[in-house]
Amino acid sequence: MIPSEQVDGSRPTTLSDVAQTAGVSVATASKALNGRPDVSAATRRRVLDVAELLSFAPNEIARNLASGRTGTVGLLTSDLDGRFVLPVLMGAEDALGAGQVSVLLCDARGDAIREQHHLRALLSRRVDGIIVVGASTNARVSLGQNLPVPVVYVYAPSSSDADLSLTPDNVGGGRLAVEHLVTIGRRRIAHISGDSSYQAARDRSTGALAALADAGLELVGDPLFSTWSEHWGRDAAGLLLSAHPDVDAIVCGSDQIARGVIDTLRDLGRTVPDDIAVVGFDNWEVLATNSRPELTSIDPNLQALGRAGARAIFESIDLGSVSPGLRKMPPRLVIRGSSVSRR
Amino acid sequence: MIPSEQVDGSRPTTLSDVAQTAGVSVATASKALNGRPDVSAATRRRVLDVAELLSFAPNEIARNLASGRTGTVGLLTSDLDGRFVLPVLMGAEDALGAGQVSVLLCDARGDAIREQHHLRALLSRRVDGIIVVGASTNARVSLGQNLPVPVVYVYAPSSSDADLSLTPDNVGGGRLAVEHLVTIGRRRIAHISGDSSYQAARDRSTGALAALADAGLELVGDPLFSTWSEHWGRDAAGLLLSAHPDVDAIVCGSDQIARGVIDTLRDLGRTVPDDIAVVGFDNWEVLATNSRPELTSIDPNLQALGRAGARAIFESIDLGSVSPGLRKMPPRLVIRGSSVSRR
DNA sequence: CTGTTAGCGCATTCAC
DNA sequence: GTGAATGCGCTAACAG
Repeated sequence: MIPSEQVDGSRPTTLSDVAQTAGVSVATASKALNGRPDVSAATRRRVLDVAELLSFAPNEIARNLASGRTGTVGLLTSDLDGRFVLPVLMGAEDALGAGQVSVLLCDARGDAIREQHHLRALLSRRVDGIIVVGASTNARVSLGQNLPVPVVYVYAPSSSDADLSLTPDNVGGGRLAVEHLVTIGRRRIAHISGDSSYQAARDRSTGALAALADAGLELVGDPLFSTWSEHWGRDAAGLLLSAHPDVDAIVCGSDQIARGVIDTLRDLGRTVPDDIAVVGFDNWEVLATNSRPELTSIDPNLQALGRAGARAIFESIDLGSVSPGLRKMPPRLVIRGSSVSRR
Repeated sequence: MIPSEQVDGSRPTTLSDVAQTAGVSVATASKALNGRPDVSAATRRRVLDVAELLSFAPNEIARNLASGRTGTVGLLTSDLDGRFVLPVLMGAEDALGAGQVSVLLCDARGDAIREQHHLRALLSRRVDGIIVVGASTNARVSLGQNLPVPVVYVYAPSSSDADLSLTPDNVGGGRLAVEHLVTIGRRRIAHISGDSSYQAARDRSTGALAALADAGLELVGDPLFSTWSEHWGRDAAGLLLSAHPDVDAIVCGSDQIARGVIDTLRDLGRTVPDDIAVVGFDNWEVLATNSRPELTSIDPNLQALGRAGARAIFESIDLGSVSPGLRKMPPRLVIRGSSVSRR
């Protein structure tokens, strides 16, 4: 329900309104409402009742001015339309919103100038902390170590290891994919990925190769790198199959690529997963669950990443600081029909 | 660059710091910095220089307390993961962020309790306005008309016409799709859409039928409604083609459905667009540009919707109020290879 | 336990 | 032109 104070269009009830009609001082009213111990049960009850009656809502602005903390954190993202920042953002909003803190959202649109602008705005608003969410897992420049509030970098790590960064473990993800395929008996495994200028592409590839080596296997052909698109997946699968018709599994650098790959495999009359198993990356639900068959994929756990980021901010506020460094968060394997046949 | 005040870890410079080192009173400093007329050019220069030197950043919190306006608007969304709210949100953030106002983001996760919680928080933070962004174009319950700040509903309209709502014109979108197909010479047009419990599905269908009637045509078969998925698109296309093998165009209720449809058409050996033209809805880039052929689609212009919403808030603040009602924003047609063959 | 006294940082009267 | 005084709504010492 909407507080009735607003119904009559008059100015919002203030603490002193409450105090006055409860017959106490503002100080006492404040203590009562904030659950401070040094108030008699009777007066507390009375103040609470009056506050309820007047549907008093404390002015956070004033409260902040007095207390020094604003109960807001800035969320500085560089690419709001990215499908990756979103889950992160949700996780953060989740962990923060559960408490009393609100989120100030800023989208720099990948523009450094705009980012500085937003940074200043956040600082002026005296946020208690800042979460920087990048659009790719490539490292980004630091906001600097001398900010008056804690900063944590999520998804895209800071290029400075004096900062705290949380990013998905892409190497581990690559391993996971191959280990799964080896487990289900595949031995002739190929790799099709996206733009090799992305750290993510290189890391996933590194992980996959490492896992292959551990299993005493070698990659079938060279890894194929190009763009993060279905088109490339389709083309690459064609290239791969004509060069190495005997592959029995393909690790893809993204779900988009995987969908393209599956598309071509069907066109070529190869069945997935019986003939060739396919593993995607990102676990992007819309893509993964709508393909035929549905996509086994590596889920980078972005929401957990966001939550961890928010928690790191809290820690940093409480403890005064937090140990910096790059923390890689473990991904998880989501098995669907493209690697294990289902009936 | 980061203000140097923060570099030395001390407390942020305040207005009185500036005043003091400039040798004036805080009042004068305030006037000088805010461009008020009653300050001599000389002192203004001096104050500005000092402020620059000390990299003074006014404490917005304090400024707000004194001025009454906070320069923040609340963005209350019910489904952050929705691919629809996002562009809206970007548009809003765009229009707002360009000025001096910041965005407080709240995600209610579709939970009414949580929404009330967030609403209170926003009100406590004394936001200047609230933009409510729903996850579908179905109407949603109003927050009430007696809030102390202007509210505008974007994407999902309010069920109360005492509120201002901005939503895409789905009827017009449906018309647009059919008109395009008629223009390129199609006459046997069918319609496959999503969940008919969605207003969007019904509206798009209504628009399509109206445009057909205007062209003196009838729909081939009944509209097929089910889920908003590729799976359904595939199945529906199969059903449709076996019942009406002679269709020459299919209007789809979403891009996902369109992709499924195209998939099946290829399986059945029908070519798109020469044999059968396909139009999607939403213009969801990742889906539309990665299909074979790329999808012609109706773009609901969500970002423009978000911008309009933000502007409405401004108006409402400036003018004291704004005329309520449901405003439908025109979509636009994006032509790609699924309706017009390209070489 | 309660009320009085001070600010938080700034904008805004008013005198000077 | 400038500065001293006042208050925004609240919290945080203190003193009773």
